Amino acid sequence: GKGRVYFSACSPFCANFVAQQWGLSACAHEFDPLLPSPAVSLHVTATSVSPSSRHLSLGCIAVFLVSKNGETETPGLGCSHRSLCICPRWEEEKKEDGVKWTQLEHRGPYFAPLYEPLPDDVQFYYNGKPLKLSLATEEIATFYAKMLDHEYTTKEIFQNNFFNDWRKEMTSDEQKIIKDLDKCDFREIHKYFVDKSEARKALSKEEKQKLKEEADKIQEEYGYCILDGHREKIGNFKTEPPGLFRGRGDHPKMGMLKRRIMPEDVVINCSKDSKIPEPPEGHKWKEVRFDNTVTWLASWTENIQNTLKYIMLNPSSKLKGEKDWQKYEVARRLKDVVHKIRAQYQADWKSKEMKKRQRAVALYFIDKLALRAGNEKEEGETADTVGCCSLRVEHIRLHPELDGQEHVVEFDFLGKDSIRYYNKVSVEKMVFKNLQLFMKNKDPSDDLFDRLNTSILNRHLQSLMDGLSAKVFRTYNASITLQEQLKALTNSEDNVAGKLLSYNRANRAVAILCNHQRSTPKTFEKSMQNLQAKVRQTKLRVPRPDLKKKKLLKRLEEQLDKLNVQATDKEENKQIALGTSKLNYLDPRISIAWCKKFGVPIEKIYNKTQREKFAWAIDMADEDFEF
DNA sequence: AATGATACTTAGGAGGCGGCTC
DNA sequence: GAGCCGCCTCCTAAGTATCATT
Repeated sequence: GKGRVYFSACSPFCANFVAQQWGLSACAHEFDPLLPSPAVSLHVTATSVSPSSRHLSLGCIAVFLVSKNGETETPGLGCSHRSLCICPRWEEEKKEDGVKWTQLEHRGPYFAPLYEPLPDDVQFYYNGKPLKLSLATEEIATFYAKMLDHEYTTKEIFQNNFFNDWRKEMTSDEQKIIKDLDKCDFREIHKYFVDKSEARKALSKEEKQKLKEEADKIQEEYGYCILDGHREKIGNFKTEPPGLFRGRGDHPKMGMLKRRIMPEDVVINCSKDSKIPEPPEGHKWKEVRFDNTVTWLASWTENIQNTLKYIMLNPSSKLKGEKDWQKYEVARRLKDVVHKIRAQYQADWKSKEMKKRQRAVALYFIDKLALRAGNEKEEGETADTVGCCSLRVEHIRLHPELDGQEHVVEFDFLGKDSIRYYNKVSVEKMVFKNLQLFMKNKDPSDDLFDRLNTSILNRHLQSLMDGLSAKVFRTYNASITLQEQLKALTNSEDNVAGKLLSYNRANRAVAILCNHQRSTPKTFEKSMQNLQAKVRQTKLRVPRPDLKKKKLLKRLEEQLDKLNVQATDKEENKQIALGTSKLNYLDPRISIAWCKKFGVPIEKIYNKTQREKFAWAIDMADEDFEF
């Protein structure tokens, strides 16, 4: 019969279009395009819409039906099927090369809250005596005070950098007094912040709810933009708050002051005819530009490394999704030529040119060991880390024979984020000989590949295949490994838990290849023991077979099985981080095809955020997908 | 070929939150 | 109902890659 349907669309344009498509009259209101469009009420016949129909799922809408008592069911919002969106206004006409959008409108970044001075009874002490600090000096003191129980503050470099920068911001009177960090006592300030965070945790449910609503409001208002007619989520819409720089590893700049970002530092990028974001009152933007060849909405230069930071879209956005898809398509093209490339670099191991030999050995490492390219870095500006092209002689050891294997190369170096790469690999004789040659008459601190850098390597790769660069090998090898491992490990007879263990193991093989490590979780030992205790308890409850309690027996056995699987998975995963490869290296279509083939719900392997990011793949892949 | 600037992807850790157990 | 635990989200640092300039 006739009924009433409410729906929300990502934008007014989409809402009106959907209404038109159905030949329905929509009662819409004036919209603010940056806010979610209010529910649109439509008068329809029940047969023309059903929340499960394909027609609806193709649109960039979500529907919720109104039941008889007026309550809504299955509420939803958003462009969940962006790749198939039917909104016509921006219907994906081909854009010129390098053009990323036609329309971009947003509110600009949300600025970090201003500094709130300490209450009068919370004091800083110098040399045992209370000392009232100027506002700017006090703010920086709180940055240090907050970190007091962190290991960082015990490091000399951290302390020196902090103290240097702090003194620069002091008044001249303060500079005369505060000359020695050891005489500074931040403990009272530290306690103030600890108490404050405790108080926050102890808030009532209602108070917490209120805080959440306030945060949600900010998210609604600043967290979205309109890109080519669609309301899209922004990734990082807040400016980074001021604080002390925390680099990873042995960073020479740790402890330096990261200054507050002001509107005057910010460049806004949007479309000319859009509503230009308003700077906060009394301020102005550094610049407003209309550059549709880039995807960022705002940018500023940070003061530690003097590099640019950007505000960009969330991975769920169409723009990012298509880029991600493209990345995997490039990796799939590598699949077609990788055999040829391998044959060539093996031949190049014997080249007369030193340069070629180095290139060929480096490429072999990148391919076989999934090493990163290894750009040059400015010395003394960052932690001393390396990738393939920047390896030094001191990072490898050659063993003609080791543990029964021939031609073993022992790698030991710090890679990205100062994560240690340690591996012993048996290599081809020619590789081994070449390495000996490259190391001849060199100091430990000399470059292993002194005739090679990433730009030479990438130029070569580009000539072998359009779009090929060093990182594509990581993507390719990660994805192909997942596909192979899934094939080898999955048993269609297994229950879902068993299949998931196989999936995790396949994922783990990739994470190990890519050296994605994590520090063992602090609670690992304890929670492992808990799990094992649970296993023992369950075992005790299994009845003797002769008691004929078949049902109970079966249930307990299943439970036990599940627990054992869980324990195995946990142990194997102790120091491995699966997330990074899952999010960045594994073609999601492989996983989705696997789910479909073996009847595993996609939610079991991808959480909500991941499903949003991989919406393009979920739409696209069927069970026959081959990487 | 070296250098510098820019834009974009990849990365692990901290902390919050929600669900489960006792 | 409290406390614990594990997952998820946020955060922002640290890479890669490419292009323009010298």
